[in-house]
Amino acid sequence: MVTLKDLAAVVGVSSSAVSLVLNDRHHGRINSATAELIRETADRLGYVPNGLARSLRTGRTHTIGVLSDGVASVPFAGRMLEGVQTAAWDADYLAMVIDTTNRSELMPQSTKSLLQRDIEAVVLAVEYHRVVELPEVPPTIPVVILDGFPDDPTRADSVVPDESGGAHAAVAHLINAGHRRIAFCNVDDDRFIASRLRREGYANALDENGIDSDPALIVAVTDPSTATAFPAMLEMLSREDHPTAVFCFSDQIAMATYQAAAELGLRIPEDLSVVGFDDQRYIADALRPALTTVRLPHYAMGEWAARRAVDRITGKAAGPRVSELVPCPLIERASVAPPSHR
Amino acid sequence: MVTLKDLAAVVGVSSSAVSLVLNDRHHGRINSATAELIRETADRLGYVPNGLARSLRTGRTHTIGVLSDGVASVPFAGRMLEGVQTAAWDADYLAMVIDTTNRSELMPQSTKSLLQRDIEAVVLAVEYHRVVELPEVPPTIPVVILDGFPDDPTRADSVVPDESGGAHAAVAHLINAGHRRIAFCNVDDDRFIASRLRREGYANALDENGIDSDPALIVAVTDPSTATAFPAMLEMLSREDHPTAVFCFSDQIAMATYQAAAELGLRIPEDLSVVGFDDQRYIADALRPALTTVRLPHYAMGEWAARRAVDRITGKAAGPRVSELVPCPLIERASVAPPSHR
DNA sequence: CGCCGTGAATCAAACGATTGATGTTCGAAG
DNA sequence: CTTCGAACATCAATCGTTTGATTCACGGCG
Repeated sequence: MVTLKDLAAVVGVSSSAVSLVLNDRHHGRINSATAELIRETADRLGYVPNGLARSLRTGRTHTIGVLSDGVASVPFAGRMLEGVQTAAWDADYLAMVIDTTNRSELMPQSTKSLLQRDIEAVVLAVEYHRVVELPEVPPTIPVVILDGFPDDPTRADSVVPDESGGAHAAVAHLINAGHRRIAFCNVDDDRFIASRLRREGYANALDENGIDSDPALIVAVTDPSTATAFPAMLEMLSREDHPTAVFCFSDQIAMATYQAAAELGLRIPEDLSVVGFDDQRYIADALRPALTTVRLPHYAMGEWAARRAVDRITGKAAGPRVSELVPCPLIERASVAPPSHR
Repeated sequence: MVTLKDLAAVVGVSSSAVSLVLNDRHHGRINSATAELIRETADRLGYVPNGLARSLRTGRTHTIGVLSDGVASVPFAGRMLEGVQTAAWDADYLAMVIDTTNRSELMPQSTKSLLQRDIEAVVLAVEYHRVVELPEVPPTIPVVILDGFPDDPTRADSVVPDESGGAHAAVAHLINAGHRRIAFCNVDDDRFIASRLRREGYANALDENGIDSDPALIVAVTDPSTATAFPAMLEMLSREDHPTAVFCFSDQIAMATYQAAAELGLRIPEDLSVVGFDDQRYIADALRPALTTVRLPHYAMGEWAARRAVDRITGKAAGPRVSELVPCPLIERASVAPPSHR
């Protein structure tokens, strides 16, 4: 590896000169002919500055640490990290991610590991919208929570999806299509903040349109998987007065709804309209008919988190911590139609 | 941040002493009482060594760089990175990943960015089994390709799934169940090495069991998505003498097969057995019946790559580059049954 | 008494960059 | 003939560790 000193020796100038030129801070200090020579030689020899040394000196690493707890294991989460990475990159930072899936006990060590590498901020990415404990970092380094809330909101920014708004849009869409009897298949687990919020959105949409909420149309399953939801949906759809539309907590539950409908000979969307939530690639548009659903804006949230982190670093964002709500757009595909006449 | 010097000042010894003690290299050099005092003070003050300075001095960063080209965007790829991360972590290394999804033109820059941070090896993770160009790194730093082949096999280790073996196992499983007319829905794109290899496995299994391969039972679609495969499968299954089983290039194609079967009133597995490939979570076990499929061992490959990288660093692995073949296990679920009597 | 070995601790030189302070030289202004 | 200010370049300290070389005191031994 060729160093600044080597380079200086070759050109026949001091290393200061080289440093100044290569950082473009030489104006009025180094002759522009010399400067040109230095630059030429630098890339002739393939000089790459040693980041360690530079960072040691300047105290800036241009790196933000990403702690991800189980994110890598959930399929769409990659999008979140992608968002973080590209936004960081565009701001001339590098995102360094450590994933502690299935080993949350390593979180403190991972944090230390990042700290040792002198990251300038940390983004804590969570696998689903919930409240999280803040990582142990010195108060000087900014923290932003991605897809979750900090237990102490005064110490970190955070970004979460607008679950309630998304649910509202979904249900309003069904109502606009003419539906009145709209079921909601929710998940019954208070770890999911989303569970409460989406229910809120559902209720509000009905309310605003003067539709009475019918408790019989709300079912809650223990987890958002297809297998768990199937029997529940089968039961609901086999009732005499089954709903004409169902709004599902997740795309996986929507898939279960498709299966139950098929089992009962109900056609989608003619006999039953379905809206999901998540917009999971490889499910939402693989189903037949393709699923109308609400997108969880993972990529956008990732971007926000990274941008926020660097804005805190640079001081461009100051003041009290905030919690950002990112909209969840409705993605219209083919699973919604007006209700058929009974 | 408290430094070594601060710490030394507090204890009243030289920084050398502190360094020696904290690195446990002080035996016979520093009094054990002093040593104890140093250790106590260190964690009383919450001393964390500065990794930059240390690395600068020692020349070791204990970091391996991971370049991932579009990996974050494919759903199961997280597993691959997870494997890399945990294996690296267990070997006391940290994996630093940069993803260049949709921006492969940034690859050289990303590489440089890693190099600047003094990574000790690079793992290049690829989104699907193919031949890749090696990243531009000095010959002293080891490279391993994850889920792909290097264009120059003398310069990098690599690890790929045993596609052919997996396909063989799938088809043999169907044959054992009693099937003779087994279709294969492949993908027709030579970018996919897997396409050729899985076909090989399919052919071999038939061959070994004395079954003549029937060209009419092989169909190739342009991409491995559900929507693309659906019409093809519909066509094949609506033929008079349709196959009793189908082996699919991907779980998504298997999903299309389910849809086509449903359309035609064929029950799975009674009327038609199906085996997929990939073992995509949220598809394979969400389908009804759950899909028997071949698992792409992403996690295991990731682990291998990381272990190999650190073995090259430490010199534990020497000699010529190798290409590792990781087995693809058959995951039996519920989509295979003996053929019904015609 | 001088020599030597050893335990305990420190010195000081790196590692590779950045940067404020400091020199030169030269020509022009006073 | 000073004095001054550009223009060009270098000096040397510094960031926080690590580590081979060195110092020093002390006790034992011949």
